[in-house]
Amino acid sequence: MKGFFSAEEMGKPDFCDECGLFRTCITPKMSYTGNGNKKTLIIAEAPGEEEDAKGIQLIGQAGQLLRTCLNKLNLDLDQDFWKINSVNCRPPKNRKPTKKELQCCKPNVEKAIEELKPNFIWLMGTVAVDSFFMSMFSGEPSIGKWRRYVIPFHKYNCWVIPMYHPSYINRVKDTKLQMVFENDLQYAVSCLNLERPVEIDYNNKINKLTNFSIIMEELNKVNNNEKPMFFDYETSSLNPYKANQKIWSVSFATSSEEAFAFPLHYPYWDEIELFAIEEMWKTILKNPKILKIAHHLKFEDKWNRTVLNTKTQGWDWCTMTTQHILDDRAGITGLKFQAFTRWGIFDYEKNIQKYISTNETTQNNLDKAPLQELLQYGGLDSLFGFKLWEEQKLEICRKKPLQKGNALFLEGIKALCDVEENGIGADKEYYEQEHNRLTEEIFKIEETLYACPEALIYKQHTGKDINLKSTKELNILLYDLLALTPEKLTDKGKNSVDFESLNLIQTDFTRNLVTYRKYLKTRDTYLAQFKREICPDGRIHPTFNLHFARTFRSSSNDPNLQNIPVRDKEARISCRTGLIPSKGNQIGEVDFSSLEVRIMACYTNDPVLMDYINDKTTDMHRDQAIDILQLPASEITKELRFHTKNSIVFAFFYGSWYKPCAEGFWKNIKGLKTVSGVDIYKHLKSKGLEYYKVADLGIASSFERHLQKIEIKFWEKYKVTKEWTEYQENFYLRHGYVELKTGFRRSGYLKRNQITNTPVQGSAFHCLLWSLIELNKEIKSRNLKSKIVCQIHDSIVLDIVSSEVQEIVKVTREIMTERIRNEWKWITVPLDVEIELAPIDSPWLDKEEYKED
DNA sequence: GACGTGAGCGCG
DNA sequence: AAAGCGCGCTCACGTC
Repeated sequence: MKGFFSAEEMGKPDFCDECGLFRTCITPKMSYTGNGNKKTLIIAEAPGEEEDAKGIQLIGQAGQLLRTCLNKLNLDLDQDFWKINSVNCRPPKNRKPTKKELQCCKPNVEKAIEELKPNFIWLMGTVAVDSFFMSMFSGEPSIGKWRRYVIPFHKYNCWVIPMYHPSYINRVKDTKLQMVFENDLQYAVSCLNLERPVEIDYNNKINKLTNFSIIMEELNKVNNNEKPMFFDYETSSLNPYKANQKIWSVSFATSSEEAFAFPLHYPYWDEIELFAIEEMWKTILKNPKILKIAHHLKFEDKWNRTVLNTKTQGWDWCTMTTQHILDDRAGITGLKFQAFTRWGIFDYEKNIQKYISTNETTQNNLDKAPLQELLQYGGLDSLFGFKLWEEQKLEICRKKPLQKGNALFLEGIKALCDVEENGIGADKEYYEQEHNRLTEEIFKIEETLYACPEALIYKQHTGKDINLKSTKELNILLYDLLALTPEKLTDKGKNSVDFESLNLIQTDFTRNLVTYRKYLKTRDTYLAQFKREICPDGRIHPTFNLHFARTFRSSSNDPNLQNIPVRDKEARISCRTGLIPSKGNQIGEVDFSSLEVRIMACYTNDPVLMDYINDKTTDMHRDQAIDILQLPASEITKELRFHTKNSIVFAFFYGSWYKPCAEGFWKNIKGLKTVSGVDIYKHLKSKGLEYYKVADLGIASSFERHLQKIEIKFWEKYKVTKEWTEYQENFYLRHGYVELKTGFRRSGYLKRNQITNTPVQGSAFHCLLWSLIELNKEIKSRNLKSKIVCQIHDSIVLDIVSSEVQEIVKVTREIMTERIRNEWKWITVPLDVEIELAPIDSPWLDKEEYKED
């Protein structure tokens, strides 16, 4: 059946003129086709060659895949659906439609929707999503983020279900992706019996309180009723530790029927009124019988501690953290995104957005926003937060294994909130001086670089000085003007100018450029950041997040304390000299030794791996180095072992293979010597092992062939680990997710390495998190004055009172090696820690191995 | 001017 | 067959 519109009627002619695609295709302005028995409209991308030739959507290869999959579900693409494209004329050579073309064709799609009034709209692929939600969301068109949502779309009174485009499945050819696609399709089909969505007006459910006695009355009710309460602040910035911060307004909800909002530090009250309201609100916060819920618990808790000087009691749930546990995808935890995908609510922040500044000023302008709008916005946040909590409780109930993870992370964010409050001491004066010093160094190197012949050549050809920070201009210089051969490509296939590439060139220019980059990185990424983040109390208060990492690890930002240089000596000194203990204290760091390998052993139960871990006289990396380097154990230096471990053993475990490993390892051992001082390349040569690359001839060097044999032996040795990776992949194919022993699941399209890496990386961090929670409790209950100041995936950093060092070390070791194994029986190998300590009043830089007596 | 992306690089 | 995984920050650059 043909659609309603004839070619002439499709869209406004001026839009089509502007787009122009209709001039170059066989079937211009293709109307929708199909019978739509299931009242479902499929919106795809654009006609391909076959579609264009026959005037029917989805009949090419991709369409056939969709047809087959639907047939398996007893559906017929032509009978049960209507089909239309986001762009309805074929773009030449099937290229991706441009934004303009999508815009021009949108009215055609909308017309079809208005005519057909579908119950369901399936959006196939990124382009369809991007086009459909055009101007509703800035950017983020990634389909991975949108798939698996069934969105009530009130404008068209229907449900919108985004999915992968079948052509993507065809192109990638991966059974795992195919599985995800078919599951999604099945899910979408299972929704076909839904009634049309019901739109609810939430705007009239907000009580904006601006009368003093009414506020006091409502707060009194909350305090007396003692029902679970969601609350939310609008504040003057994201960081309450910065100077002069305010909580402009407060909102809360104790049911999904109504929410309340009132001004706090928003300029409105006189002193006496404000005092009374603050005290009443604090009473509620301190009432442990009132369970507290927030979307980003840590945020509200921090503001209570600092601005209201109040420790919140009764924290029960963080809807943002739980959302991450329910669905680990990036960019979905925001309340706005949840409100849209769950209830079709959209754009309720639009009146307030312009007052929330995004730049670096320490305060936003929310105090200049009209009070009624501010309160309306805040109230809606609380209402939606409460609704979200209600739905999440049910979802977590249905997914029992996740309750463990949810509980761990709730305790985790509370403990990390303490860590953030503690902050780490920072020497502002030092960072300013060091920043200036590096600026001078950078200036000198710049002068040297501009005097190099390379820079002059660039100027001759282009008429301007080269921007040494520009990868694009460096690319032109090195591979165009100087005609050097690129050895490495970037992810997107361009010639790389990174360290590795520059290092191969070995001229004065590239050597200086490498140093120049290092200094810039040190100054601009670290020193500048530290300078900016030092608060009036002389400390840096970073954030530690549990709602980002897809493996359920943590992350850190503002500043990120988890990536401060340590391997490069010069950068390490520059950055770490200014991170200091409180007066009279010592910085200590406790690391889990080889944590990920141990956790991997817990997952795989590989006896060979477990033997290595259990028997401290053996060393898996040393044994591997013996084989690879053809050296006796006595000739293997620390460095040689180190590179074997990192470039080969770990790489193999995480899914790499001999070819890239041979290349990487060979580069990394350059210049190293054996214990008796023989150059390692020379030694390997004497064993007939050499590495070279012959472009495109497919000739493997002797070292590469050697490593190929090593790899075969490696997997014979660790065959149980190998079997486990296969089991994991199978489990994922059957269930659509991978499961962690610590109460988490990761779903969506995962590559092979992600399937094996996620449980190991995640659960390893959970060991650290559990230990941190325990240690934090212990410090409090023993009334110790030492503080946890940072956490880096498998280590805890402390600001330790000198007289407490022994006690802290003892209890930390006990927690991390003994108590944790009592708590988690799945840890079937011993855990071990390494402890480092810096002298009194010395920076983190000076940490040294700590020997217990 | 705001925003997103790519390249590069720091850590576990 | 296959080119470890996970993050955050900065700059350049293109787009609207």
